[in-house]
Order: sequence, then C-alpha cells, then structure tokens
Amino acid sequence: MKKSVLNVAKLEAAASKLRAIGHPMRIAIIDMLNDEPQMNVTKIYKGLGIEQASASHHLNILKTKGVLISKRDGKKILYSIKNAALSEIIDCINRCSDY
Amino acid sequence: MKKSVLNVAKLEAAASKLRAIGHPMRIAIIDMLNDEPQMNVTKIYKGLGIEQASASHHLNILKTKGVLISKRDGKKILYSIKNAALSEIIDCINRCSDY
DNA sequence: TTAATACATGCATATATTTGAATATACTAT
DNA sequence: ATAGTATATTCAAATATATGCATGTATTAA
Repeated sequence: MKKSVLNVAKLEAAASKLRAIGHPMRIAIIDMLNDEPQMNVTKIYKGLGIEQASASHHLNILKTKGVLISKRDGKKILYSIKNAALSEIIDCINRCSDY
Repeated sequence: MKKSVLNVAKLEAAASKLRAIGHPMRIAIIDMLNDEPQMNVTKIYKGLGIEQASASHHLNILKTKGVLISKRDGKKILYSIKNAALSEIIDCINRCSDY
C-alpha cells in the first residue's frame, strides 16, 4: 500500500469538502439542519437573516460538494444533511478551540 | 442554554479553521506530520515539490489558525500538529467520500 | 392561462486566497 | 566579521470566492 507520492485529486477532493463547510453561514445552515433535519430554503434564509439568493448559493455549494441532499416537496425544496459524519466535524473543530 | 440566535464570531472561528485545513497542500502537510510528527520546512517543501516560500506561507497559515505549532532547533524550525483531533478530521472527510 | 409562491441562476462587483520571485532575517561555523 | 544554511516576509499578479440584484424556472391554485 504505497502512500508516499501525493494523490492531488484526492487531496483536492478532501480540501474542497472542507472549504464547502468552511463558511460561517454554511456552518449555521448545517447547525440548523442538525436541530431540524429537513428544512426548506425560505425557512433557512429567514432563519439566518440573509438574502434568498445568498442562501440558494450556499445551499448549492453544500449540495454540489456532497454535504447536503435535496428533494422537492410541492413548491418547496427540502434540504438535509447527506452524511451525519459531516456535522460531527463541526463539533470536532469547536472542541479544538484551545488557546 | 440559548442557541437560536447565531454567534457569528464563533461560526467564523470554526469556519476559519476549516478553511485553514481546506487546501490540498496543507492537507498533505498534515498527512506528512501524521507519519512523522516533527518536520522542518526544507523536508516539507522538498517532500511536496513546492517552493520554499509557498510551504512557509502554508505553514504560517496552519500555525496562525492553531493547527500546527513550531519550535526552533538550531537553524531549523520544527513543525508539528497541535491537536490530534485535527488529523482525525481529514480521515473523517475521506470516509465521507460516498458517491 | 394567469397569478402567486418557492427556488435557482447569471452576472457584475467586491473581497480573499494563492503563488512565486525577490529580499530579509536568524542561526551556525569558521 | 563573513559565508552558508534555513526560514520568513513582502509584493504583485493570478485565481477563487462571496454578495446582491435582476431575472428565470417550477409548482400550485384559481
């Protein structure tokens, strides 16, 4: 099992997912979805007090990077966390606040 | 214990740490330090095949954000991971590669 | 089919991050 | 003091990311 030469694609994939979560509003979205596992866009952007378009952009990033999934429910789109491990990361990071 | 209103400072702190790790070369650095817990800058930048200045920048980011610590050893500066939990995050992210 | 609601997308601008070349600083040995 | 080694810093250019406005699309109800 070699590991010495660095696999840039794999590193970029991991980095990309970390950057997806690495934004205050996106962490806030994940937090909200931790409390309430399925939320629509309106509830999210009003809950955060941001523009609808801004929430939509953030949600798209989180979905594209595999953090969230979405499904339509009538007029609404319900978002939820794809992999529970990802919300543990937030906890982990917070636990590391050691200065 | 209130949690409804979002604590932007705390969110930004967590996001900032995630972004610190969210770069291919910086993940590679953490990986290297997982194998060999103390490394100097020269060994790191040659191992990664990047510029010395680039490595220095990345190391500074990781140090500033509390991911790494450094100590001088003669002419060299030895870097190491500050909190082991942070390297678990990488594993965690990689485990989430589920497409 | 029209109107209203719920989201998404395109675009422009603003801001942040990355990179490398050049240069500066710190330490060691002579 | 000087030279060599190891690392940091500064700066500019390139690239990436964020934000908001305007507009587009999908769904429902009348």
